[in-house]
Amino acid sequence: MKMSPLVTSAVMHFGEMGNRWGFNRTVGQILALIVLHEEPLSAQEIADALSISRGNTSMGLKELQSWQLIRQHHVPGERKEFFVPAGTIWVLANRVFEERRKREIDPTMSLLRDLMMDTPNGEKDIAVQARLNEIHDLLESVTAWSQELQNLGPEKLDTLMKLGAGVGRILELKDKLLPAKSN
Amino acid sequence: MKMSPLVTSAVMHFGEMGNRWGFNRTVGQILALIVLHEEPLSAQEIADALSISRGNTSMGLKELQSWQLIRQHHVPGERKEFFVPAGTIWVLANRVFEERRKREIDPTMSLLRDLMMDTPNGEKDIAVQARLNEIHDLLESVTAWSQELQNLGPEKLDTLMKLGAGVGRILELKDKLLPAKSN
DNA sequence: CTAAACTTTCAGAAATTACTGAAAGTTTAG
DNA sequence: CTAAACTTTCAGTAATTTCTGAAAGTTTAG
Repeated sequence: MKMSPLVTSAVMHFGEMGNRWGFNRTVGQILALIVLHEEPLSAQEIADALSISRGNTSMGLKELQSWQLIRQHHVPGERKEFFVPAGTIWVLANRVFEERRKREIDPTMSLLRDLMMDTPNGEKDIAVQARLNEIHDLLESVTAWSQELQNLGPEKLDTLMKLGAGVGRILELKDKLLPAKSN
Repeated sequence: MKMSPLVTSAVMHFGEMGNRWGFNRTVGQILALIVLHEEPLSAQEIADALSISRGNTSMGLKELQSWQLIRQHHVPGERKEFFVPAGTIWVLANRVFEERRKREIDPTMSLLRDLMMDTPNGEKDIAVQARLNEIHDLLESVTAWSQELQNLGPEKLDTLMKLGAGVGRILELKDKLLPAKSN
C-alpha cells in the first residue's frame, strides 16, 4: 500500500490540522487515510503507510472508534481486522461536531448551571452570576441550533445556505406562515 | 484584587477548558477574569490574582488582543494600562468562532482547492479527488451558514432556535414566499 | 537629560502530550 | 491442547507546549 502523492499531501495536512480538530497528528493522518482509501485497510498497512509504530496505530484506531468515525470491517477468510469510515462525509462531520460539543461545551454549561445556583457572596457576585447566565444562554442557543442543522441533513442545509440573507426576511414572516405554533 | 470563590471557580474552569477552545490555560483564565470583573484590570492585578508571572501575563494579554477579545483601556492619571472585554458576550463568542474558523477550516479549504486542481495520477486519484471535493463543499456550507448566523445577531438567532423543527417546514414553503429569488 | 514606572522579550526550566517497542494478551487453526 | 497470527497495553523516551524570571525596552514625570 503506497500512497499516491495526492493522498500523501491530504494525509499530511489532516495530520497537521489534527490537534486543532481535537485529536493528535497520528489520529488525523489515520482518519484521512481511511476516508480517502476506498478499500478497507488493516492496522499493519496503516502503520506502514504512515511510518508509525504498530502500538501507536492501535491507539489511534481505538480513539477513532471511540469518536465513531471508523468501524471494523471483517473480511472473510482473513484473520486480521480491517477498517473503514463509519459513514458518509456528512455523518463523519456530524460525529466530530457532536464529540467536540461534548468536550468543549457541555462541561462548561454544566458548571455554569451549578455556579448560578450558588448563593452569591455580596453585590459583585450577583453581577457575575448575571454574566454567567448570559454565557450559558448563548451556548445553549448555539448548541440547540447546531443540533437543528444536523437534523436537517445535508440537502436542506444546502437549500438554507443558498437562501443566504433571505433567512432574515423569512423570520419576519414566520408568524404568518406558522400561526399554529405556540411560540 | 481578591477573587470571590464564585469567580475563582469560573476562572479555573475556563482555564481548564482553554486548550480545548484554542488557547492555553493562562489565556483562558485571564479572559474569564477580565470578562467577569466589571472594573478594568491592570496586568499586575491579573498576575497577582492568578498567581502567574508577569511575563506570562503579558504574553496572554497580547494573545487575547490578537483575538480581539480584550482591549486596552486608559485610565486618566494612571501610568499603567488597564484591560476590558472587547464587547458583549455575543461579540466575544463571534470573535472566537471567527478566529477558530481561520485556524481550523480555512487552511484546509485552501489545500483542498489546490489538490483538486492537481492532475490526478491514475484511476484512484480521481476517486480521491471526488472525496476531497465532497469534504470541501461540506466545509463551505457550514462556514457560509455560520457566517449567516453571525449576521443575524442574537435576537434573531433566538427566534430561529425557538422555531426549532419548524425550520424544515418553512424551507419547503420558501419558494412561495420568496418567488423573486433566483436560486 | 535622568530616573522611575511600567511592559515586552526570550532563553532555559517545567509540565504536558505523543510515540515507540517490547511484553502481555487474545483469537483461531489445526 | 499448542502454536501462529494477530492486537493491546504501558513504561520509558522524545517532542512539544507552556511558564518563569531576569534582562532589555519603552514611556513619562520632573
